Amino acid sequence: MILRHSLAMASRVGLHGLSIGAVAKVAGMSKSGIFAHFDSKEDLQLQVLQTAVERFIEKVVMPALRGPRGEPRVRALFENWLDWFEARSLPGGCPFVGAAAELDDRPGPLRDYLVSNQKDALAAMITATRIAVQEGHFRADVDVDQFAHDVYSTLLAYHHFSRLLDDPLAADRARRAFEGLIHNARSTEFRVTAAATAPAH
Amino acid sequence: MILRHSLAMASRVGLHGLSIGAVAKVAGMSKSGIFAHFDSKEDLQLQVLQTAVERFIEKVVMPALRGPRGEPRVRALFENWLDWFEARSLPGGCPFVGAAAELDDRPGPLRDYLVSNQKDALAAMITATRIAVQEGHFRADVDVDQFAHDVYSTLLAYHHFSRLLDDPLAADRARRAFEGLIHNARSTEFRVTAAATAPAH
DNA sequence: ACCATAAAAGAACGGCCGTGCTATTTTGCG
DNA sequence: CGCAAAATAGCACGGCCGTTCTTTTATGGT
Repeated sequence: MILRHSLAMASRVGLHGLSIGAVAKVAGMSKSGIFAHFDSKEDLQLQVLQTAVERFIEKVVMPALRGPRGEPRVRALFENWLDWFEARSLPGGCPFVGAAAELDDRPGPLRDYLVSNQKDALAAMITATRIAVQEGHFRADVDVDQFAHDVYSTLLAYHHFSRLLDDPLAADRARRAFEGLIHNARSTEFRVTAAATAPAH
Repeated sequence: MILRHSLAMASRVGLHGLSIGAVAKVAGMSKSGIFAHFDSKEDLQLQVLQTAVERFIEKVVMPALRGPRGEPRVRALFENWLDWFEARSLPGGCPFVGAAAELDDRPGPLRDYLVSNQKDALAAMITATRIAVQEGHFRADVDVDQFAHDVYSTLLAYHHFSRLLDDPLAADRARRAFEGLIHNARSTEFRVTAAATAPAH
């Protein structure tokens, strides 16, 4: 329960904006009652990050792995990720995006954990992409690392355009960019015919 | 001088992490000496943002506008923007990226100013893209808004991969993604021949 | 019902925060 | 120089911070 409240708060004010007193208030407990469950504030922050990772795996990765392999799984990862950004339990946006900006120049266990988690998430996208190549959904010469990079880039942009700029077209833009990437990765005959007719989507 | 130090600090610890005492320390002044120049901390934060905008225009936008129109200007904007992310005066990364994560759910003048600045920056990219279409460098049916969105997305990803993940390939990845976008936007004959031979870049 | 154990609360600490206030120092103009 | 004005410093205030300590309350097994 404490971690649930803390995660929601961290999503709004960031990991460094988390304060034990504020967590105590929303949890309906005393400051000491909260603190007794953690060795330090950094420990609380780390457990909050771990909680976020568990939820990300549960909401984004696992459902995609339960679906069909190949391009559908790549699509599922993308769509689940978009939904993740909108989760009502994360009113302040993706905690990883927030933490990335806070931690990218502060070495320590928090940053180390976040980096390893981000690499795992990217690895999941890369693996799904590689499978799509093996299944023949994507061309054999697709650079799977680059593809995952480009998809991730689109996700980051969606978070930015949707949350900061309140752009109502953010989802459309993200999906159009994604469809463009999928299009370029598809097998050659698809690519040429599409190139001769209309832009992606 | 105060704003110079404050901007460098904000780049590291964020706008909310800025503290007048810490600024005073690095500026070699007293807390009151600093505070006397600002109405409030929020005023300081706003002036820091304004300073960052001035610098961004000076380092990224103006040099690109002084160069040739069309695709070269789009390229210049992109490259200058990449360089901006590495500026030694911004040791903690782009202040706008950091501020975006902090402010995306905190209404107020700070957020308003950041949003308007981000829209201006995007508008600059859109305008440069539109000119590239007019000059015949890009196809006439290129969606300039989408193109600018995709370029911005690549820039955000570069910031993320380079600063958080320390990926030595971040610059390569960003440029490959950018070249892919340019490639897709080029006139039709280029597009088809390239599609028949090899992937972008 | 008892009691060991765990959970929560309460109070206190030094520290830094933003912000006013009053003094002191520095600056630039005549 | 002399002097007004601006810049900086010093100090104090209430407030929240993370953390430690002690005390109270709740829990669960026999």
